[in-house]
Amino acid sequence: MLNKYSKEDKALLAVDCIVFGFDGEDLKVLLIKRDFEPEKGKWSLIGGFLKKEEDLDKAAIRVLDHLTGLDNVYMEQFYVFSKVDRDPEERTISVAYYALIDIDSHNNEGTHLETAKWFSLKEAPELIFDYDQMLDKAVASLKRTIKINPIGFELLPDKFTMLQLQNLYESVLDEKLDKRNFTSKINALGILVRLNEKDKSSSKKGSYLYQFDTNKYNEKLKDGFVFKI
Amino acid sequence: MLNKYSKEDKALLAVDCIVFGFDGEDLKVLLIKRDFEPEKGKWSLIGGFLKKEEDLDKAAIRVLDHLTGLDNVYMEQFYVFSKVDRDPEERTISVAYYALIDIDSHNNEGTHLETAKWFSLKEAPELIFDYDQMLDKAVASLKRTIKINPIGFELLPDKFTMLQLQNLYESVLDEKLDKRNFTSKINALGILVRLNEKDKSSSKKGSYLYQFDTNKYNEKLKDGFVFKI
DNA sequence: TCAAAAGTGTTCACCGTACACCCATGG
DNA sequence: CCATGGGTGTACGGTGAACACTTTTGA
Repeated sequence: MLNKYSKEDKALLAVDCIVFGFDGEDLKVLLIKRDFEPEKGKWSLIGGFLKKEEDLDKAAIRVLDHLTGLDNVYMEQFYVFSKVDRDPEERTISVAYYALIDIDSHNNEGTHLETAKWFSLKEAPELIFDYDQMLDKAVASLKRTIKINPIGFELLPDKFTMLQLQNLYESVLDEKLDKRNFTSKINALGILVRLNEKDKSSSKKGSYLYQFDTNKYNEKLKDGFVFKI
Repeated sequence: MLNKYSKEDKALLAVDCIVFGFDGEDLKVLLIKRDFEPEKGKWSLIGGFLKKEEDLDKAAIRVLDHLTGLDNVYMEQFYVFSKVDRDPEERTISVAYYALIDIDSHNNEGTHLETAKWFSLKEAPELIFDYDQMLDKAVASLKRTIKINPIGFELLPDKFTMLQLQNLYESVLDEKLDKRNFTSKINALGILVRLNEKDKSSSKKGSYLYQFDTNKYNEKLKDGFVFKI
């Protein structure tokens, strides 16, 4: 097809997803053994190519679903990687997304998870292409964002304990936090509801379960509320 | 050329630059009358296509230089726009950058500036494609970033007065700030040097000129310093 | 009854904010 | 000498950080 732009160079567009997960203890990343050339058999991020009839957000969702069976996941674009030779096969520009999921709640899905595996951030293997760099950048981006947006709740089950929430923040930020200060800070935000339900799995006393209250949060946003941890 | 990826769809990649400028008074954006089809003659952002042999950062620099003559400019990628029909002519994915420049210092360059024009943000005309949306998103991104990174200095001449700096922040954030608080906050950062030079252009007493001290700033960064206004 | 985790308050230092007067100078 | 913009300090409330003991209950 000839048109006004016909003399311009075209390129392949990839979407690559850094899938972060949390199991109540550690922050992990989902990697996959690549099953096609080049670099077949090596550890890789979850990636695929943009198709004609979809935008990037849709492509990211499709690719993740296709490679892992994961569905209904929070995803956000965070950077574009475009070094000329980043993919040795052909010029490919990659739009990187990170995804956040609660590992335990998604255990049942993930029918394709034989090829994918969760790695603790510190134990992740070396990745192909510029994926190590992408991973670093995604972690940095997550650290920054989780302090000013309530995206952390995407990494937790619907109901969670204060300790789980604190563990999550400690994992992402990679620092210890004080329990009392953390609790009161979170409570002061006024965007969680404490249920009349306890999780007794980890203590005799049991710990209260909390839920993120989307409505309250949106109400507060309208009044100029700024989420900040 | 056939290769492993040969069945994948390709797309055009555009870079579009939102060029912000400051003249000591107002925050402005540089727009251009488009001189090619489609939409020839209408107001547009500064944009062009990515070439085979360059990465996106280089393309952004080239496009800006080519269309405006502006050189040596701070630029940062901030979002990718990929709606399927965002360019009616052909599927085009646009990586958007914003650029920051001090209008007065660059007055001499800009040999091509007959077709480009500075608009105050509030008086900018309607733009083609999804460029209005891009502009909005760039402004939001700038507001967020200028509070936590010293990018504001890119919009000022090498030497500037405290009042110019304050005007800049007021323009970007679109709110009034208190002179005494602003000055002491800035001074407390310890990343400016006050010169033994005064700018007498706007008063009899004259006001001190300041310079951003990159070395001091980098030193402080190493010690975990966080820029915050 | 005791071990193990949950829940809860106070103090203090620092920071952000509100607020108004004197200074220097050219005309 | 005076009009104009430049420069400066203080008081107060609020927020973030450090810090430890009591409660619950299943085993």
